Amino acid sequence: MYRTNTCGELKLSDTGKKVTLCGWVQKSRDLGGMTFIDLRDRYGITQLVFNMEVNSDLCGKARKLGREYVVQATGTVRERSNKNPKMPTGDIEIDVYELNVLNKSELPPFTIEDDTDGGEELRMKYRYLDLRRAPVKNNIVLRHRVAQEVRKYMDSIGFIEVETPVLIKSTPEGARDFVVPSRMQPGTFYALPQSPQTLKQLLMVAGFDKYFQIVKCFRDEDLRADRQPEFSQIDCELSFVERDDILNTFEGLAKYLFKQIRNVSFDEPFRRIPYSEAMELYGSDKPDLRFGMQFNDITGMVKGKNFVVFDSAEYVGAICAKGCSEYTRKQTDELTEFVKRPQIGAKGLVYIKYNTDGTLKSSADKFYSPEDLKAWAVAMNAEPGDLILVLAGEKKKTLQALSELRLEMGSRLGLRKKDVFVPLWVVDFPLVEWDAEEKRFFAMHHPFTSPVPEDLPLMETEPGKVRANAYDLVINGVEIGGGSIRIHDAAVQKIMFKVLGFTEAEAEEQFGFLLNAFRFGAPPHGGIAFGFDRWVAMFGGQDSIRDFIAFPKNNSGRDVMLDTPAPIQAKQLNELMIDIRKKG
RNA sequence: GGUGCGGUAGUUCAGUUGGUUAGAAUAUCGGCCUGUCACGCCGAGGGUCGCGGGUUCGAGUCCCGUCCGCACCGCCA
Repeated sequence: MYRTNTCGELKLSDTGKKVTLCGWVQKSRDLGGMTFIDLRDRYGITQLVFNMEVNSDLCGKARKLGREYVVQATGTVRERSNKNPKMPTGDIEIDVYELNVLNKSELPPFTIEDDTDGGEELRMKYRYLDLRRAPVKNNIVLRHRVAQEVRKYMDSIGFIEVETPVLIKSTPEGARDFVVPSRMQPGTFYALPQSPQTLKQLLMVAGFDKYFQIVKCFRDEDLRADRQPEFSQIDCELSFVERDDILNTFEGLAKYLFKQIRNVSFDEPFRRIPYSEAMELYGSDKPDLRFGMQFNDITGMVKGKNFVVFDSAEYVGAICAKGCSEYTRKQTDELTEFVKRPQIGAKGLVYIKYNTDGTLKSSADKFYSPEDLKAWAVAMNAEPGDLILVLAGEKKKTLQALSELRLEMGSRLGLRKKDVFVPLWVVDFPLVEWDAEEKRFFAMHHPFTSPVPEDLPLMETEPGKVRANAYDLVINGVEIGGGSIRIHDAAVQKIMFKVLGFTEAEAEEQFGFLLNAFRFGAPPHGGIAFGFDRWVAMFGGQDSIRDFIAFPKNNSGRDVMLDTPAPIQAKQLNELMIDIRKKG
């Protein structure tokens, strides 16, 4: 037997016990006459003590241990004379009488401590060392816990987990596919699923009326802090349900997880707001509702005073930053620079200081009288002491820029607290979006999303105005999940394909397997999928999902530890009948 | 595809207007130290300044190219 206990469990009540521990040498402190070793494993850290007077050979051996050596130590649990209240095992130590080096270690390239000195790139290259650190290790443990709670809850309400294949078929809609060449049919390819969307719909046709799966999905698109090429979803589908059945079911899951993982309760049902309202009031389909600061459309009030910027604008919108009227020139300049960054792209920023003495001062005083400004302020319920920020321009872009400004002000004012969670459902998304470049409609969600029933007649006349029976779960400005009621009616599906510009032959070629299945009694059905990595990262209080994945890819989609993607052998290419073309 | 920031000791970083032998902290190694837990004290070793080219009497520093990393935009049904 290698060990009797872990390095995280021994307490004062264990005093006197003979124990054997295994772990890694975190740190040694050699005081001459005695040496202390911090021994670390998954469960914690326990201090080992060696005394020169008691056993000089053993103590000499302990002195020579290097960082990250793997050792086995046997000794007696003893109460410390100097306790360390900062560590869970700080009341005790092990008086060691036997020490085995199980394996040596080279010097690690960075310190294996909570606050490591290692940069991101180095940590990724030696991820197995990084994972020894408590903060990263705890994230992976948290991920495990969330997965277990999801399975427990879903099972308790009658869902079954079904695995779907990873080698499937490429479809041109949506994200770029990762593809896998076939050896047995040279020149043909599997695709890795962007999501098991069509397969879970086939499971509904098969009669598995409550399905879920924690499943890997793959998208060959550029990465972000919250986006990896392979990621995990909690994928769900139900039969014989309407939208509200699904929203209620998964509100239940969300509340259960928040309670179990963070001990957070939500007394009220989650807010539901239509997409159009989210856009008008927050300029985003995933608004952060931890704070208000809604948009005010003042387009109608500002025209006709010879201020060209406003007169020529399709939309003029304003937000009210509470208590910011004392902002200095430097601060307002910073905000102007912020909105003028290329990523945001506003031309400029107009601000109005509603001073505490009731006077108003704006950066457009040349064109507007104090009465004009007062009228705007009143219209948007501003109060003395507030700062009003105005952006103008083309509507879609201005809403987006104002949304970024709103988030920036929320951050500056400390309104985006990490331990506050405000979930909401965004509903009634547009069914399709016009793509100006390709001059055709694209499904905003996917081609199997059904329209809301009353908009069905609009599909053939004004597809752009049709609302989808789709919904997103948004928490603190993060899209945690989304789904829809699917089309199960062949006639409606046919119209949808027509709107998207698919000929019948194209639809048949790409989705024939699904359309076939729908001829054999498809039940009404719908579902939802949650970004598992994002949700876990949110529970862990971080924005980046990278440290909640054991072995993530870097910004360029590379695994720097495995050093992949990498070339393959000529023999392999030959078997696949693939020739690599020179670049350029 | 684009924008911004970065690449200097094992690591994290500083490096002035282009000017003597490129520094600090930490880690490592050696010595001392019996209650440390960021142990302490003394000492030592450690550099392809990402790579290539250019300007210059002289380049870590300026210019051009290139590679890599991070954040973001596009993209991500």
